[in-house]
Formats: sequence, structure tokens, C-alpha cells
Amino acid sequence: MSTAEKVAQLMLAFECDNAAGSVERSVSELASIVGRERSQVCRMLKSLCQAQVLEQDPDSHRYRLGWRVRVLAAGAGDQVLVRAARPILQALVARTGEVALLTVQEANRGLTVMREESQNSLRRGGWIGQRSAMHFTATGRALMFDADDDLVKALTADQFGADSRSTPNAPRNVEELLQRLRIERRQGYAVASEEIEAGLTSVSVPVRNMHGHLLAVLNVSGPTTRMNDRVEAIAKLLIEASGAITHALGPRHAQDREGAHRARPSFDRAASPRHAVEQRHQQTPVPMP
Amino acid sequence: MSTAEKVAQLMLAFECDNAAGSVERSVSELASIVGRERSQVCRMLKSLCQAQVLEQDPDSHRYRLGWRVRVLAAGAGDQVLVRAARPILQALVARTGEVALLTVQEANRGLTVMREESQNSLRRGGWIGQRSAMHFTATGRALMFDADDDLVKALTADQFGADSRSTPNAPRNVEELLQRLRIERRQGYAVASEEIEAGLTSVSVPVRNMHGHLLAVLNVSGPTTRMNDRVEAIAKLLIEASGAITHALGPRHAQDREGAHRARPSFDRAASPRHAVEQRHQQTPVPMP
DNA sequence: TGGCAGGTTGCTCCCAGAGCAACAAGATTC
DNA sequence: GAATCTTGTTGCTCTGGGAGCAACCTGCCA
Repeated sequence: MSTAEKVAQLMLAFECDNAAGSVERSVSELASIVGRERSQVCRMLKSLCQAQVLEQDPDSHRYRLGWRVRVLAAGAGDQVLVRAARPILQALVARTGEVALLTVQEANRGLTVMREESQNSLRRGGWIGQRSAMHFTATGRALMFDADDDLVKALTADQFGADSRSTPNAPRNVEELLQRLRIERRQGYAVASEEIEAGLTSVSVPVRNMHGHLLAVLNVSGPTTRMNDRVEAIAKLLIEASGAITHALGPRHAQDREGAHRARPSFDRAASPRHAVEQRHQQTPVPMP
Repeated sequence: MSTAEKVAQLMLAFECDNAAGSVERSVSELASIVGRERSQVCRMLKSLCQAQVLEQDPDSHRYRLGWRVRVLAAGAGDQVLVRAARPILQALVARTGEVALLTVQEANRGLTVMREESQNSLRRGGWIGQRSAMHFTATGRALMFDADDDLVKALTADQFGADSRSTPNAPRNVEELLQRLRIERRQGYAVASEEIEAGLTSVSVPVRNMHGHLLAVLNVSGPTTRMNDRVEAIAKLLIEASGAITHALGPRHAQDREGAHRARPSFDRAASPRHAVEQRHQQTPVPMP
């Protein structure tokens, strides 16, 4: 492993792994996370402080990510998507009063990359950095709207049974999942109750570019009690919102890998890491409602 | 320079340096920015892609920051401050219809770390990652509200004349600046017209913790035509908002370095890099309005 | 077709990172 | 209060990985 990867690994050890956030880590803690010597980690941390990427609390000696990382992130990811999605997420929050999320695919998980909430919405329901399972979350299934059966199987192969947080509502096996996906594809949105936490319901729809390529998933989550009789209305809003993002992206955004148009920003989807699952989606441009 | 610093330097080369954003860079470009060999940079970039920190466009071969960086940033900086400030910035946007910013101090510059805008506000006026001069911007001067004259001189020593973007309204020398600061301290807020762009007016107030320690600056910017007769009203809103943040931070947030209270997150202010200017502020707890 | 720019890879040399041990300071335990 | 443990940090040595050069390949342009 190269030093650059080690540095990256060390920085990524600061990722929020829950909604609480507030990541401040000690040298020993980090050393055990990345599996390296304390001395090593200590020196590397000092270098990163030098570079203003990290900051160290003078009292507790613990480290955390500096402001510059926050600045960096403003330009991270697919900027066209980010800029198109932001106001639309805000509008969704304004109209529903619930939390709105944008999630991209990372290997065989969903990775939530954007969140907007209203001032009086509950501080619950998905956080930036949350990894979602593919089979028992609305977002995960919406990410698989364009996947053929084989790909669905590959993406969820190791997940059934593994993750115990699934509820009785969740599909028990691949067949149930495929059946559920067929229904949800037809209706154009996915729903899951008790997805992340008990009493939480979320509705998800895919976001596509103008070539029909699935880029991300748009999601609204709220307490089941508030959501129950609004699911369809919210789904309708979400589908409109998704279309609005597609429109805002413009025709020049990305294209299928096969397409030879020479547009500028044209990354696939999320990261495409060295993972067992090859993420080639079936290319079925779905007509925009 | 250690490899870790080089890696950091390379990542920081992706920082947005203007409002346009969209940072996608080629190997050669990056090599010239960090002043190193293309081959070197190329290998380092590949490692960072491996770690999913960067992504490479398969067509153009250019690199950009990945989604994981965006995720990282959600936990970067003073989390307590970030969480307290977010809803208050949103409220300011809602009430004024203009852009609201939060800026911390980084050496002898202001570094804007948070931005909220309304859907119909102009896409202008400060971006995340913007560096502000201390003397001819409202934000810069608000950052110096607690600084004594010597510190002000030190912070702005190399800036007069150097930055040609200053306008006729700007203080020409340290004396004028000090005079202006005295007035602005008394009224509790700083104003600057044509600060960032022509036709843009911005109003700034300091944000403090409950110990009176200056943490950041809150700012609202808009077109001069819309701002002109609202400056005082907006300043009043800003001062209230600043107080609300102070309140939201809670009594446990930080303390003066001298204070021996054992609270948890207690970093000084922004980054405190190896810079010529020692940033020790005069400790004059200013009563909260 | 030839030249050029830009991304990538091979190869060699030597510097910087790995590992160990030790030290200082604070926390914890007896 | 002494002993012990934990944790952050630094010295030192050795070797593996980063630096630098050159070459290769591809797409672009004249």
C-alpha cells in the first residue's frame, strides 16, 4: 500500500459513521482503525496538521478535520448534479416538512451525499455519509431500478440475512426482492417503512440524466405517523422533483459509456472501486413523467 | 516535505478558487500547481483514486474529488458551531432573501466555510472557500473586532496596496482602518459596499461563544440596490442571529486558552498555521446584545 | 505523415517511512 | 501516594517505496 493510500485511509477514518457526527479522534484510536503503529500515525497526523487538513485540540490532543476539508467538499462529486439538486431538495423540504436526501451508489451500497432539512423537522432519518443496504431500503431499491435480475442478485448476494436490521416488511430473499422491485418500478417509486430507524418511513425515486442514465436517488423521510397517508402525494412530488433535476442537468450531462458524444463531465456513477460487483446497468432509458 | 504533506497539497489543489467551482484537473495541471513531476503526481493520483478520494473521468482522464470527500466534510470543522449556525443562516436567508455566509479566520484572511442562499437570490456574493482580505471587507473587519491595534497592524501589514480590488470606499492605510474599526465596533456590525463584486453590499457581525471569544463572522450579502436602505435592519437581524448562535453553542463550548475548565471541543479559531502573525486576540468579552 | 501534448509505465537510486524502544505526562488503581 | 497503565511524542536504524528520468502510447493538430 502506497503512502498516499495510507494518508487517504487515515483521513477517511474521520468519516462520520452515525447521525451524531462530531468526529474527534485520538492517535491510539486512529492507529487501531487503520491498523498501524501509533508513532507512524502520530507523525502522519502532524504532517496533515501542517497542511491544515487536520486540527489538533491543544488540550485533549485529539485530532479532527479542519475547515479546509469542508471547503474542499464544496467542489467534490458531480458538481452539475450537486448544483442542480440543491434547490430542488430545499423545495421538497419546504413542501413536505420532512428531510430530503440525495444518495449515489457506491459499490453495493447507497451513499448519502446531500441532506436538507427544515428547521422544525425531526433530527432523524439519514445523514450525509450513511451507507444504505440495497435490498431493504427504499433508496437501495430505487438505485436498482435499471438493474437486470442478475445484477440485482450480484448486488445483494451477501446482504440477505447478513444485516439484521431488516424488519418483517423487508424482502426475505432475492425472489421477494425482485417481485417487489417489479412493482416499485411500475409505480415509479420505492417505499420502505422502518428503514433506518423504528417509526421512520421513506420514499425514494431515481434521478436520471437526459439519456435516461440513473445517477442518484432522491428520498424523503419522516415519521411513519406523519407519512402514512401522504406516501403517494410525496411520491408524486418526488417524481416531479426528479424530472426537474434531469431538466436542470441539461442535455450535456454525461452519457452512456457507449455513447460517443463529447460532453465534458461524464463520470459513471459514484465511485467505481475495486469491488467484486461490476456495476454495469441495463441501459433502458425510462421515459420521464 | 513529507509524503503526507504532498498528498494533502495535491488534494488541496482541487480547492475551488472562485464562485464557478467545478474543479476537474488534469495531471499536467496538477503537476504544475504542486510543482512536481507528472509521473509522480500521476501515481499519487492513482493511489488516491484507489482510496476513493478522487475519481477519474474515463474519457478526459481528468481527476476530481469524489463523493467521499463530500461525506468527510460533513464532519469537518467545529461541529458544534456548524450545527448551531446552519438553521440560523437559513432563517436569515428566509428573512432577508439574500445570501448568508459564515466565515472563520485563517491566518490573516477570512475563510468562508458555510453558505446558504434562497432559491431566488442571485447566484453571487461569496462562495465556500473564498478568502477575504482583512481590511477592505466587512467580514475581515468583523473578524478583527476583538483585536488590539497592534494585532490589526500585524494582520493587515502586507495587505494595503497589495490587493488592488479595493474600492475608493476602502480604508487607504492602517489609521483609516483603525478609525473605521472603532466606529464599527461601537455600532456592533461592519458594512462594506463593492466588497467582492461591483454592486454588492455586505453586512457582517462577529459570532462569539458564551465566554465572549470570537469564533467566526456572520454575513449577509446582496445587491447594493436592494441592500441600501435595509443595512441597519439587516444588521439588527444579524446581531440577533449571532446571539442565537452563541446561545445554541451552549456554555460548554470552548473557552479562552487560559481558562482551565475541562470542556471537550475547545479548539482555538480556524486553523492556526505556522504563520508570521501570532493570532492572540485581546480577551475582552463583549456583552451580548 | 510528422510533430506535439498529455497520461502512463519501467527502471534505478537513495531518501523518507516503518518499526522498535524509550520518555514524559496524565489517568487510574491499589 | 506510589505503582501501573495509557497515550502522545521523539530518536534511531534499516529497508522499502518515492523521486527522477526516459520511454511508450494515444489522440490531436498542422
